[in-house]
Amino acid sequence: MNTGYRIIIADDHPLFRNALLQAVTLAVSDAELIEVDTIDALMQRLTEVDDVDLLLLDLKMPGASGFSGLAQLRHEYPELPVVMVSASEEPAVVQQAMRFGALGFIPKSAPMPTLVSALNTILEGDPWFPEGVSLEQAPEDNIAERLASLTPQQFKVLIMLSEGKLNKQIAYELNVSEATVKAHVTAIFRKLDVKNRTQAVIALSQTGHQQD
DNA sequence: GCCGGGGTTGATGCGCGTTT
DNA sequence: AAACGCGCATCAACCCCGGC
Repeated sequence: MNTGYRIIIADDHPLFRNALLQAVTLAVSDAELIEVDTIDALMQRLTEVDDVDLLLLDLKMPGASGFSGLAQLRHEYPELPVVMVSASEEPAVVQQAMRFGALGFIPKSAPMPTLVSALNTILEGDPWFPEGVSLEQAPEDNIAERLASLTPQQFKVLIMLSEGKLNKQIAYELNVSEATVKAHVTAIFRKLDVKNRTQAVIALSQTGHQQD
């Protein structure tokens, strides 16, 4: 049994937040638990508290589609241990979480004992991912594979493309020049094997990363 | 023809792992 | 430890195209 951790649970679904809460309570005694239900609230909390030992982050949250939340977090808080929680168990999704630097990946379908042991493993500092998923994945040559090859920054850009934003707007939001955004966009095209932003957005939408 | 948006290319600097 | 290579992010200069 671990003790004395500060843990943030970020999930927009109250029922599942409770389930996670329960699992954490079983795995950790004397933990300080913080619950948030939006990305904005999460970001706000992160500016208020430090020394967060673990963040349980839902893959699909209001204010972030797909991995944009994780990408943003890794960018702003590289040291923060993040565990993805998701309804999806697709290997490509899990691998993407790995690529984005998640410490673990917990499927929502996992039974409570699994949840607890996963949490314990992660709190010990070891990664925990579902069975049968490894970094040396079987090459599947599908869109999900190609999406998984994007860097976090490129993924953020792609998310914003899917929101219909102009290069100029993306540049402003990422605090970089428009030229940089264009370079990212071109790199995304190359990795996704598409010719323009429209096709890139279509490719993204075909793998369940579409907007809420 | 000018302007604005999209897209391409080459250069630069950085971090990181590998080689020597 | 130094050199090296690699991927990434960043950027400017440039081209293409369509609307006004």
